[in-house]
Amino acid sequence: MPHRDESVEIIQRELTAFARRARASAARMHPELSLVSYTLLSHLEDQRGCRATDLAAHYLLDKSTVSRQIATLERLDLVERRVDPDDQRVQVLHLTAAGRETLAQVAARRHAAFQERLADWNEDDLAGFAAQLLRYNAAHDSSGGA
Amino acid sequence: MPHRDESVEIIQRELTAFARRARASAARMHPELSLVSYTLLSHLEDQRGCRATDLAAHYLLDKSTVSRQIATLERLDLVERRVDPDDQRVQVLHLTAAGRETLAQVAARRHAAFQERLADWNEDDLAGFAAQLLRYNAAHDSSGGA
DNA sequence: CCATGTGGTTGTAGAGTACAACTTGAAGGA
DNA sequence: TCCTTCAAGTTGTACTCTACAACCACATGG
Repeated sequence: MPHRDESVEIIQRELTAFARRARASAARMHPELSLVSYTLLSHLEDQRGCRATDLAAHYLLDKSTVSRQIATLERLDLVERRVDPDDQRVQVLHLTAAGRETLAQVAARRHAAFQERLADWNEDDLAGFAAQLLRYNAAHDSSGGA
Repeated sequence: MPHRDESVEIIQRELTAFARRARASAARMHPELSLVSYTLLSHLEDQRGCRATDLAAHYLLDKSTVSRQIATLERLDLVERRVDPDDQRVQVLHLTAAGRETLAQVAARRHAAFQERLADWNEDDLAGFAAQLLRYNAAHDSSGGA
């Protein structure tokens, strides 16, 4: 059984290796929806709509970046804006029907890709891995960082 | 205990969440060395020198991208090129002393950050997590993809 | 000695991102 | 009421990362 330091070293290296490839692989697999666009659309679906500022805060992005991303998604008819009647400054963002559909297609392909890569894992291993990732990311959400 | 599909869904979502933040966080933590530069330097250290083509193949990058990255690292005096006497086309890349030092500093800070985020994990959990990440990435290395 | 292949660089273009300056609307106090 | 201050979002600008294509230099095998 390896020592703490070795394990931390491996976790660091392997998570980094994954991160390094994720963007490029996502671009190759789904040229029509970048990793960022995909995550923004997912967030909109999960939250059933939210503000650009919320997206920026959640994903540690500059508001100008989000503004341009949303503009692109709107041009593609995947997202629509609805001005908040209670605060004219606010635009609540929602998926369009086309946005929901595109997201579902890409999500399905991504899911299939992960299924394939995890095909030879048994149910317990999968559950354990999922739990550890949740735990790791939960710490991040509260403290920020790597 | 969750079902296969749920676990795969969670793994997909959490790994994506990590990837989404990795680059930005790395840039914030180590403005002097981007995630890509860091991984290239690490590889050079592990391999005790290699060719630009090898880096491109390993990291799924275009050779022009690697060429420019290396040019930058050379300008910063972190990397040096040595023409292979057996093949004048080949430049074997090596870390300089400064490169080794910079890499060590950034690696130490990254390691400390990971240590902190994993501080409340016990040794067995760490070892388990490390093993699962290794297994996951090993599948990737052979099949490519996400 | 030429044809073909490999290692690497350069030109060009596009995505993603940040920072700063600005516009518009909201909220609160003198 | 009016003015100040703050929050949401957009736009101008610049820089990095990246890919693709065209190219150069060297190597290798007929």
